[in-house]
This record gives sequence, structure tokens and C-alpha cells, in this order.
Amino acid sequence: MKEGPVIASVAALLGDPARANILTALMDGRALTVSELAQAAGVTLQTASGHLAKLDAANLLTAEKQGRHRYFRLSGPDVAQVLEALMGLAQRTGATRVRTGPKDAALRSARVCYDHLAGERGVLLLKGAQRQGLIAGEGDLALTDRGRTFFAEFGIDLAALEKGRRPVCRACLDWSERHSHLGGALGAALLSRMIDRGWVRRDTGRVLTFTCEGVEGFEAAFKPIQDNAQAA
Amino acid sequence: MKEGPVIASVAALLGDPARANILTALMDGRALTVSELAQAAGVTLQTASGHLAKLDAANLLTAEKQGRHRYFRLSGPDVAQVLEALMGLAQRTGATRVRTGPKDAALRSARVCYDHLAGERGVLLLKGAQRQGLIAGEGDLALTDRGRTFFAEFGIDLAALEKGRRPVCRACLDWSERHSHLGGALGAALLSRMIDRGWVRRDTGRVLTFTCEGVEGFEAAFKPIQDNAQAA
DNA sequence: CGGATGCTTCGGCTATCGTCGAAGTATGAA
DNA sequence: TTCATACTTCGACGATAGCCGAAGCATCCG
Repeated sequence: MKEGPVIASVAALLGDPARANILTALMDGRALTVSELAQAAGVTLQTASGHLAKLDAANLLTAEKQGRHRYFRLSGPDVAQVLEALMGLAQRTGATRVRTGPKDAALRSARVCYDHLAGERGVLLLKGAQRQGLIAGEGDLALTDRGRTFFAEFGIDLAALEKGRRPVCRACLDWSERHSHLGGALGAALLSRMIDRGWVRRDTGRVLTFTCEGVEGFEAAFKPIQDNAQAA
Repeated sequence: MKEGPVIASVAALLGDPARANILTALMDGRALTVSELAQAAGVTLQTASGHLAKLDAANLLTAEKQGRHRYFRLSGPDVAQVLEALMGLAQRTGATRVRTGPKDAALRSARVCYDHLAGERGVLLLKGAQRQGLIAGEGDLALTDRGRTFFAEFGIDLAALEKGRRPVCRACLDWSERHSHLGGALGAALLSRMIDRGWVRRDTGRVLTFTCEGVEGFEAAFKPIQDNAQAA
């Protein structure tokens, strides 16, 4: 009767369909305007405005005014993390829709989870990195020495990452696959490098599309175990 | 307009104060009867029964019938993890109560987080272990070689832990302190060893009480940095 | 300045859901 | 069998809160 309500208030905030839609729409880490969010949530502008005010008051979102627009974004990676965790729970709940539309397939294949790669590709990346001994640990990850040189050669400034407060490697449970993918500062840096290299393109929403050379480069670099074509 | 509702349904479940109380009451990992949970939530038996049916249907709880009692427990550590994560968010929300009762103090000092040690002591344990080089990493933890021998001597069967699917080390964000404590299989094993040794006693609820020898043993083993009394 | 766009506030409608009293079912004890 | 305990189901009440239309600010453009 004391600490229950504190979690209840946040959870209630996430528990409204319109607000949940708003939050998931923001899970790609981008900032969106009120009208865009209203459309994403399927409600009118006024309604969305009210919801956003509540989410902002709870510090789940941060607002930024630019001209006559107001841009909202998630106030941090931890918010996105909780949302992904809830998706995981929702799945076990059986509340998961069996309906798998075409957009669902793309989402499952590769998407952005706040700022890093998730979905089938994300899981493959982590598995490949583990298999090659770049990253050690199962649920709690750590860079190996081989991994340090590998990612440095990949064009990532590890020293800079380690200076920040954000964990470098973080296992993030993937809601569509049932395995972890790589989050944390390294996960974010990897995704932005892959975009720079033209391996992958961000479409609207959270969907990520790999280019042809992207797929080749990805598989050459991370050597994920493929379903069948695996020569000894 | 597609995946939002799936998280909304779970979150709405956690968003009711009575249900949130029920869940937090179960966060110590024990199983409680309907009447006990009704009392914990501050509602009548009928109301609690209804809530429990919903939580059970969503697979957040598992029920077990014994005689004319029905015992409920959280259906897994992941549920507890999400709850702790929500507490973390709630705190940043500013929804945290400033009121700190006497029971609160005990909870902050040492409590059980599903099945491992949390609170001030839990944070000290992890910090001490990191300072001694038993555990490496900041947000993503891994056992070092020194750590392996240390915990083996402490009486923990690491081989058994690593066989399970559960991550061995897991950084679990502590909602009362603002640091991580040690969760995962190792965290759970450590707590049960400490109880076996008589270092710590489980009171009612989530509160843990350290015995005199427990404090001594704890500090000798984990050598946490104390506030002032730190001889070079 | 006037009109258009983006957003917020207000007011009232409606529906959902938590709540409890009362009655019904199951288990255990005398 | 009879009573008591533990729990579930039903039905009705009441409050919270989401929703939208309309009106009010603010900003940009011509």
C-alpha cells in the first residue's frame, strides 16, 4: 500500500492504447511533432496534445519547441528499454496478435530499437559476434580483446564510448525473436556506422532495410550461422 | 496502431493500484494466498480475486491450489525485473513519495528483489566485488577469473549456474539507490548462501535483516568502500 | 495586417472499470 | 452431516478518464 502506487502511476500512463501508440512511434529515437503523433496514435490533435502533456509531466518524453512545431522524443534509452521489456511480457501474455501483416515481416527482419539494430538481423549480429569471440558472456556481455581490435577497425571509437556513462555492451531482449540483441553505446555506434557505409537505410517508422552490399558486408563481418548453407 | 495496444494491455494491468500492490507484494518470490494479497492490496477478497484472475490470465502470475487455499506467485524473474524497471522510471517521474517511513528505511537498507539482494547492501556488494576485480564491466557484467575462484570458495557451484538458461550476472537497477545491484543466477545463489550462513534473516515482506556476524562477514568478504573509515 | 497552420484549453458526453454486498461453490474440520 | 473457512461469481453503483467539438493563443507567411 506504499510502493505499489508509484509503479501504478507510470504503468497506467503506458496502459492507454493511444499513449502506448505514441510511445512506440517514438521508439526509433526520432523526434516527432504533435500532429504526426496524433496520426500515429489514431486520435485527434486535441486528444494527443493532452496525452503528450501527461507523458511530458512524467518525464517520459522531452519536448522541444521549434517555430510553431513542438517536437517530442523519448527522454532516454531507459524508457525505450522498459517499452521493449513490456513487449516481451506482452508476448508471453498471449496478447500478441497472430496476424502478421507485411509490415510486421519487415519489422521482424530488421528494425531500430531506440538507436540500435533489433530484429532478426540484430540477433544474428550478436550471435555472430559471440561465435567469433568478439563479445563474451551470455546475458551479461563484455568486450574481448579480439572484439576491441575488431570494432576499432570497423571504425568505432571505443575510447569515446567508454568515457560516457552509458554501458558499452548491453543485452537487450528482442520481443520478436526470443533472443538478445546488442544494445548499449556499442550497439548504437554500430548502427550508425552501418548507415554511414550504406549497408542499411532507415525507412519511415522503425523499419530498417538492408542494401545488397549491406547484406554481403554484414555477413562477411559478423559471420552469423546460417540456417543450412554452412560448410564445415 | 498495431503494436501499441499489445504493450498497452500489459501496462494497463500493472497500472491499477490494487494490482500493482499485489505484484509488489509478490516481488519477494514467495507465494501468497488470495486473502493475504487482498490485505496487502487493501481491498476486499472479492476484488482481489478478480484482479488475480486477470493477472493469471495474462500469465504474469501462476496459481497453485493447495487444499482450500490458492497460492499465487510471480510467473518468473522477468516479471520482477520489469517491475523493478518500472520503479526506476517512476522515480524519475517524480511520482516518488517524499515520505520515508521507518519501514521504508529498512527496505532501503536491504531487501529482496525477487530472489537476490537489493537496497544499500546490494549496491555495496556489487561495488565491492567490482573493486576487488571479481566482476568486470559497468552496466554489462562478467565474472573474472579471480571472481570464479572467489565465489567457488564462497560455496557456490558456478558450473551448475552456467548450465541454466538464466544469465549468471545481471546488473539490476536499484530503485532506492541509483546504482546497480547484482541479480541473475549468481545474485540469487549468493543470497541463499548468505541466508544459509546465518548472515541475514528474511522478515515478513521484502525486508532483509543482517545479523551482527553477517555484517562482519559481509564486509570482510566484499570489502565495500565505507563512507569515511577507509584506511589506506 | 489578415489568413493559415500548429497546438492548447475548456466543457460536456460516454464508456470503461474498479469496488463492494450478497449469494454460490469447494474444501476441511467436528 | 453440519458448520466454518477460502474463494469465486454476479449485479449494481460510482468515479475516473478518454474522447471530440469549439474556442483561444501563438507563430509563420504573404
